[in-house]
Amino acid sequence: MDDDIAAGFGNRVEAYVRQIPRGRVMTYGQLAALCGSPRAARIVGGTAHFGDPDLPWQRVVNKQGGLASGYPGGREGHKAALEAEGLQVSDELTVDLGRLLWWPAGFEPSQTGLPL
DNA sequence: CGAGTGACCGCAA
DNA sequence: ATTGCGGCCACTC
Repeated sequence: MDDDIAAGFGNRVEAYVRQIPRGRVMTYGQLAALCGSPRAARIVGGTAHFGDPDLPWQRVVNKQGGLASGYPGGREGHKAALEAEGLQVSDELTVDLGRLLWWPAGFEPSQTGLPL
């Protein structure tokens, strides 16, 4: 289910990632905070690697808007995947969070302290 | 069952 | 502004 998330941490992360619309991105810390542990951003990455590969992990980026390093194909592969979704990636392998960052309903960026 | 690692983030010096 | 360290959950050895 989408709202009915009653499982482990990684399972909640997958649920949020699965709800990320195309052309939008979310940060690890954000997903971690939504899951109940703003300091457990590492688990988001770990879950991504051991989670369901069918999920759009390519839409998940770090707080800097930069791409991940362990992505299949490297940052360049991640960049290509984002561009393939219609996302705009800079030459520094970064995306404009203030424009492409997406948030689930009932949540505001102020709670995560984003540089908006 | 115990210890270590991991696609990170936040704070302190 | 930059560098270094701790912390959290899940998975693997």
